[in-house]
Amino acid sequence: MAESAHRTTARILDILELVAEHPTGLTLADLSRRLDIPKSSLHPLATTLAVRKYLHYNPREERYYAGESLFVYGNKFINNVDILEKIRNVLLSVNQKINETLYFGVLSNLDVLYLIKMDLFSQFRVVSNIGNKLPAYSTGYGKALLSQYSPRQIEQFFPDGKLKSITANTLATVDELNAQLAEIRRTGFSYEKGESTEGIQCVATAIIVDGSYLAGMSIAVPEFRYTAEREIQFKSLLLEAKQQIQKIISEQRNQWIYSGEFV
Amino acid sequence: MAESAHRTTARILDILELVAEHPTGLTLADLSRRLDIPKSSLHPLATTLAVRKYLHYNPREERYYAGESLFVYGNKFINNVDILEKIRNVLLSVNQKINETLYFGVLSNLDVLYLIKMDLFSQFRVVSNIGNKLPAYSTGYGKALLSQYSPRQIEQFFPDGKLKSITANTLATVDELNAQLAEIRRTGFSYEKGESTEGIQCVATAIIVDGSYLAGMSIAVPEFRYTAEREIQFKSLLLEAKQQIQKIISEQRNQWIYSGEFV
DNA sequence: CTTTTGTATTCGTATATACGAACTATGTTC
DNA sequence: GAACATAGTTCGTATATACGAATACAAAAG
Repeated sequence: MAESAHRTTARILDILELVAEHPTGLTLADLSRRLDIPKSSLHPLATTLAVRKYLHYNPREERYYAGESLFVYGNKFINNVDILEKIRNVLLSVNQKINETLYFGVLSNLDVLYLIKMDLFSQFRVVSNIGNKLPAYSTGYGKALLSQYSPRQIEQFFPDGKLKSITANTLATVDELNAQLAEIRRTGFSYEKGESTEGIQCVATAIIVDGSYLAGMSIAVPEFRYTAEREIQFKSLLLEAKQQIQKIISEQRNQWIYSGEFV
Repeated sequence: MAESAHRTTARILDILELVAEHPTGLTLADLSRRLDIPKSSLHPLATTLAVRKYLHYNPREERYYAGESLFVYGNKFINNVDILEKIRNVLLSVNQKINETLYFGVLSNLDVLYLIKMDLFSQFRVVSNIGNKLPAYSTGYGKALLSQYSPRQIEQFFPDGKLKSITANTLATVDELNAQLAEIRRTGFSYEKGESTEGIQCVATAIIVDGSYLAGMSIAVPEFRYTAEREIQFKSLLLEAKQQIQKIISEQRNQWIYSGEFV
């Protein structure tokens, strides 16, 4: 299927993504240079994107900024998936028992994508990381999801055998990763010790329906609050929530739009 | 400037928006019919959008769904605007004093667009309406923002003099709206009594910097918890927050990407 | 088993779009 | 104030793209 992509479509997406990554804005000439597209070609695309509010053009400083539409339609997506609402409720009940941060998300190629975050109720979410991506191998539930693949497949995903480090604790080699994945396959639980965020430990597990690894969830706790006894409680709550979520998804299997597989 | 929009760009955005509105998915033929574009023209666009994860194609049921990318880049947008983070902190301090729902948003043509919602801390956000739009005249801070326009301009915005109703309490005519706007201009405060959501009352105000109406905020309370005494407290907190936010925005005026004006 | 109706996909040519060059406008440098 | 950068904009033609018709394939109906 290795499609020869439609050039204009690819260009439009390139524009949107580039602008989304640059909060300080970009001029038309900036876009032209960075995307290697003639200004005259970019011009009608950019003006149309601005009319539709996917971009915001400030005429005074001659800069394009990310527009509201991407945000508007992106949130429609996440709010419409009503299965996610049910999953939020499951997470909520866990959250109320332990009052620690919960994450729920899926694999997106070799990254994890956070779909739901549920914070401590003592402190409000100020900076959210919903919609963020991180390398799967650096996170608790990412590793749980990677455990569906054989050691050989994992090796193929990382041809040079090395893993880019996020913190000082990130696993460094495919061999270390495969060792952990074997253990995860055996127990069903995955652990993260400050591998994506310094000072945060996680217990995590994958959501598996009919043998397909569809999603993952984790409990994230600051090191100093992470004890052996609490870990036992966390795992028991995770297991319970996992079964509930698996039931929810299997009842509305067709509504689960994520393949959950590496494409 | 009434640009003759770039057809292909408009088509791509039409596809994205249509699919975002249809959680149950659409076939290529559905898209073709609804957008009045030949299937053969749509095909390369849709496959490219799918490769880039803006669409998700389920080959078994031959349907396109909203993909994750819109969500991913939409959230990048909202998280990158660091001025919003500071505003969230101001709202948070208000929220902690009264424990009621707060909204913050901007005008988007004649709608309000919710950028921030802060819930009661006793109950978790399960269904969010961040990213949603509502007619400005039906909401508290929407009316506060509309008050920047003269009665004549308001009349021009609604040429037939009638306002589409959202609930039984929505203002019905431009004359009623203009009467309220005059009062809002005088006092700086705006009220909503179940006009967008049955049973919810709001007090609201506009954020105004150098004479420009940039954004709005509101406190939303269930009717039975809305008393005259609390209203006094709400207005005092709104005023304080308003001044703080105006200060924040005026200090980073160039970072405020919204014109705040009807375009 | 044949027909109908639904889907996606392919292909050659008509057509909309892209692009280089030239241009305008504004601000900066010397 | 002349010279130089910076930006956005316009235009005619070369070229990539769009589209109708035809194809393929699957499922449902007769």
